[in-house]
Amino acid sequence: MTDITRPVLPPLPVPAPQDDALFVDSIARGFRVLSAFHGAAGPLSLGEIAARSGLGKSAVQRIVHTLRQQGYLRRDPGDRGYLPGLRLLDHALDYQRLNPEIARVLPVLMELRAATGERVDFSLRDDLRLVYALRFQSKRGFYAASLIGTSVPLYCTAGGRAVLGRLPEDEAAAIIARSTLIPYSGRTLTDPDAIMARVAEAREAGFAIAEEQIVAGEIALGVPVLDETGHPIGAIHVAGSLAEWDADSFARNFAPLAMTAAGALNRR
Amino acid sequence: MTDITRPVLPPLPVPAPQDDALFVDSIARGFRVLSAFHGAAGPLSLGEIAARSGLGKSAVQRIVHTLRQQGYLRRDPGDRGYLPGLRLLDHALDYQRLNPEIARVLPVLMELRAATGERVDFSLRDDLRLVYALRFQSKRGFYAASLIGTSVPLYCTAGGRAVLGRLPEDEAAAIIARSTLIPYSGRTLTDPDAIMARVAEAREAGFAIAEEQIVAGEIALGVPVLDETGHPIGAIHVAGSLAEWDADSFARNFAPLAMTAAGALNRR
DNA sequence: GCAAAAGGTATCGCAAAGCGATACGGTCGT
DNA sequence: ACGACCGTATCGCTTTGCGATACCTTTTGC
Repeated sequence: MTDITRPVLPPLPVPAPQDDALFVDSIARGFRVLSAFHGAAGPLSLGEIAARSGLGKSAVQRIVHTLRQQGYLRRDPGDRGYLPGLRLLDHALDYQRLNPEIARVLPVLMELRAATGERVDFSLRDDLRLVYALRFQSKRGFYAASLIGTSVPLYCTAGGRAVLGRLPEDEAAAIIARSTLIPYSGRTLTDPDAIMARVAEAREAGFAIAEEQIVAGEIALGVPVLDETGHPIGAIHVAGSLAEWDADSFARNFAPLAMTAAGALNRR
Repeated sequence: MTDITRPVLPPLPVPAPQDDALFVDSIARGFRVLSAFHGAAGPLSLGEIAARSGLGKSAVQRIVHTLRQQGYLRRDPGDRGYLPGLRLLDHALDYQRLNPEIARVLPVLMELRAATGERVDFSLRDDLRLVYALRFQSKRGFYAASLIGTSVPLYCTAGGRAVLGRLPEDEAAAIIARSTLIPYSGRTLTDPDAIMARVAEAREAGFAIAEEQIVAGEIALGVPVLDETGHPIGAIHVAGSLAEWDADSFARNFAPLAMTAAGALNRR
């Protein structure tokens, strides 16, 4: 049995909120400190935070002090270093509550969950990646992968390819070119042309299928979600297990449902 | 049908991350701006943010600028004011990933979910409130109330009373005294003595039951989760509908399961 | 349709706020 | 027992970010 307490995802090199170090607001520094935890595997000490954030030790010291007394950072119970604090969840909640896209998608996604019986989720595009904003587990949701905020690259996910398919071809190619193409699983496509071929398929079909592009044994179907102007803002996923489905039957069963769901969102 | 896109919870006056305005770090100011959204019902303009955060317009202007280019804030698509940004989810994920308590509770909670078939969740204590850190919907999870980061008061929730029961009596009384006792539903207890009586019951039984203390039609069972020293750090909830259960049968069915689950966590 | 109000953006100089450097005590690991 | 590292504290210098102010655009009210 695998350790479900740790994210099942491979060591996704978290697409770091890179700051164009141009603007050196002190507020940005605060978030630099918090962002130091993005790649982290455990608690970080002051020194580690300083190293990861590129800030001086004194600066980190003061910033950590503030963040701690505000509840955005806390000491590890075992007294080894620091950890992100509970208050961060308050802001995540505000994001979900107030986001109009999420409000629009939520009911549709719940219906889709009921209709498919599989795991469904909604993710929003952020440059080269998709960030999961809403997730509904299936009954047999083994995964700790129901965590909000997880992000995956556009180039090797069903939703990502669905999104790319709704962008001008040169733009899609540019995105793939800017992405670091990592073979997460043995079957991950890393050849730009091969990826673009899949994107083209997705554009025509209106949905994309990805088989174990990131996690072994997983199959996912993605459809794009558009804004009023027709630009893709994110994607809806239906995810299942290859132990139960093959690509054809998965698509036959769920593509119509998923596309109907997305369609309800996209017109208007 | 109710509008499930809006939180089903009553207008919970969000226990605001109050800052003792002593430390006036500029980093704290950044979070003051983000915290302005806690009570908000929609997008906020610069002026509104300034008013809610108690900062000057110029300060807000600059801070918003920074937050926006970092992705922690964005403009409303309809071009009305500002909204929390996607990057906030990255930090929420770090919190969940790295938190040792959550890692400890997760597998147990998933088992409990399977065993009960009802909605289960784990919440952590933050002063006067419990913040939901993990949630697993039931099949008939109508609610958008599966959102992480939602918080509820200690005094009127099953988990809260379970937590209070593991604190010294004077401490529990002090917490209730400091809480603003609001009758969210018609049946919410607001008399301190009555609440303390429930807390005492919870202490003896090892679990607490709360019937529609916040949301009408909901019944919840809470058991405390302790750290190594025996102090309560949070609670596990099992939540169901009064349409299907009465308090007695709910307790008979789920108290043993929930207490076993918590027990597995609490020893050691 | 016009006046008034509010929203967003920009500039600029002064004061305060935060960083760098440095030093100290405690704890871990070898 | 020693050295490395971690967290804490102090203290000037300088940088940074705030307040005041002004301008333009959009919305509100009549």
